[in-house]
Amino acid sequence: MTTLTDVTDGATAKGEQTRELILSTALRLFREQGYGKTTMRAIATEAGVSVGNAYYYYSSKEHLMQAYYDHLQVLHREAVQEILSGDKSFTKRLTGVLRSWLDVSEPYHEFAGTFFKTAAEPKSPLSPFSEESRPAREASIEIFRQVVEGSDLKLPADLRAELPELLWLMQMGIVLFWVHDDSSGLRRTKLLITSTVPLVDRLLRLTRIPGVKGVVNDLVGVIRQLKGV
Amino acid sequence: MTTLTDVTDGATAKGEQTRELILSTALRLFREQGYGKTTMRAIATEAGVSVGNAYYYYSSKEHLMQAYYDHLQVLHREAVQEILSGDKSFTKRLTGVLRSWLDVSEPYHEFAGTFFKTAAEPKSPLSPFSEESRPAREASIEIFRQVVEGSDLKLPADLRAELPELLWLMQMGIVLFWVHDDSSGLRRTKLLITSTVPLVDRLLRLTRIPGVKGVVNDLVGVIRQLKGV
DNA sequence: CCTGCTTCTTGAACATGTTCAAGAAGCAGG
DNA sequence: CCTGCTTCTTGAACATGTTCAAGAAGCAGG
Repeated sequence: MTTLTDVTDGATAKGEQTRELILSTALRLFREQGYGKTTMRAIATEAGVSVGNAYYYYSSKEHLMQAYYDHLQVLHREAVQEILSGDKSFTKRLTGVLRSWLDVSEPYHEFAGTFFKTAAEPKSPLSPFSEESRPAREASIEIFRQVVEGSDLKLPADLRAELPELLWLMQMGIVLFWVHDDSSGLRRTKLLITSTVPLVDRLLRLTRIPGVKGVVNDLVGVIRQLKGV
Repeated sequence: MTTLTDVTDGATAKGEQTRELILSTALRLFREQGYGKTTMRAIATEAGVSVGNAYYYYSSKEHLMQAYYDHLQVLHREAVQEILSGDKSFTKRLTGVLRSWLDVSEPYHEFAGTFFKTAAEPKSPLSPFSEESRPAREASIEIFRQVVEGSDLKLPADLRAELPELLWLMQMGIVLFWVHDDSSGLRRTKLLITSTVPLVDRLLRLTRIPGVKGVVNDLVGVIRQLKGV
C-alpha cells in the first residue's frame, strides 16, 4: 500500500486516476447506502472498472474504509487550525477540537458504526492502536498536543507530557459514545462534550492540591510503565 | 430466540439436545481454530447436522458467539463467589473480580478479538450496550455492586450508587486492553490491573477532600444527566 | 392407528468478499 | 518501430455466511 502511494516510482498517472476514482466512488456509495449494503461489485460497476481492479488498488473492502479514515483526519486537521490559533482557554480549545471532529464526521455517522466494528479487532490494520494507523494516530495526538501547548493550562511537566495522549484516549471514548448515539442532532454526544470538558479542566487544576498530587504522580508512573513494558 | 429457550412450549427435548450439540461443537471449534477459521459448514459437519439446521437454532454465526458470552458470564459469576464472601478490602475484592475474569476468559483470548469486533457495532445485539445484552450487562454490574457493598469503602451515597456501573465501564476498558494484549502470560493486562486498582481506591478516598468533593458531585451529576437524556 | 398441526431437518441455491491466471496497455532501452 | 519488463485490467472461479422450499419426524386429539 505504501509503495503504491509513492508517485515517483511504479504508479502511473493513469493508475493514480483509477485509484482515486475507485475511492471516491466507494466513499459516495458508503455515504449513500451505508457500508454493509455497498458491495464491491457495486463499487466496481459504478466506477466503470472490474472487481479485480478494485482489489488491485485496495486489498480489501476494509482498506477502502481505512482510506476514508485518513480522509477524515485531514479534514479534521484543517477544520481545527482556526480554533487552535485563536483562544487560549483550555476548555474552549478542547471543546472546539472535539466539536469540530463531530462536525466533520457527521455525514458518516451511520456507517461509522461499521468502521468502529472492524477497527475494534486487534489484528485489524484499522485498529486505532495498530502499527498501520500509527501515522493517523500520531497526527491526532499532535492536535491535542497543540490544544495543550497553546493553552493557559498550568500543569506539572510530566502530566503535561502525557496529557495529549490521554486526551486522545478521551476522544476515543467520545467516539465510542457517538457511534452508539442515536439521539436527534447528536444531542447526547454534544451534551457529553460540553459537560465533560469543564470537568476535565477542573480535575486537571485539582492536581495542585497536595493530596491529589501524589495520586496523579503515581498515575503518570503507571501510564509510563505500561507504555514501556 | 427467546421463545426457543422456553422449554415449556414448542421445543422438544430432542430439539434442545441438538441446540446444545451445535453450541458446544461451535465453541470447541472456535477455541481450537479461532472464530474466523471456523466455518458454519465445519460446525454443522462436526456436529453431524446440516448447515440449515444450525441456522434453525442460531440465526447467525454471531449469535453463536453471543451464547459464548453468556456462558462466560455464568462462569465468572461462579468463580467470583468465593472472593466476594471473603475479604472486606475494596482493593482485594476488585482485584479478585478482575483477575478471575481474566482467568475465566483466558482460553478464549485469541478469538475474543473477533468477539469484540462484532460487539463494537452499535446495532449488533452483541454490543455490550445493546438492549439484547442487558441481562448479561446487569448481571455483570451486579457483581461490581457486591464488590462495593461488601467492602470497607466509605463513600458519599450518590457516588456509591453510581460506582458499580463505573467499575463495569472500567472493566470494559480493561477488556479492550486485554484484547490487544499479546504479551506473554498476559503480563501487561495483569500489570494494568494490579497498578490501576490501588489507584482507583486512592482516588475514591480522595473524595473526602473538600476541593475534590465538588468536582466529584458534578461528575455524578453529569453521569446521571447522560443516563436520563 | 389416522389426521392435522407443530417442530425439526435437509441441501441446494444465493449473496458477496476475495483470489488468480491470463492477457492488455504502457513504457524505457536499443 | 522492436523487445522485454512493469503496470494495469479483466472476469471467471472460489470461499463462506445465509436463505428457503420441501419434506421428515414428533405428537396430541379423536
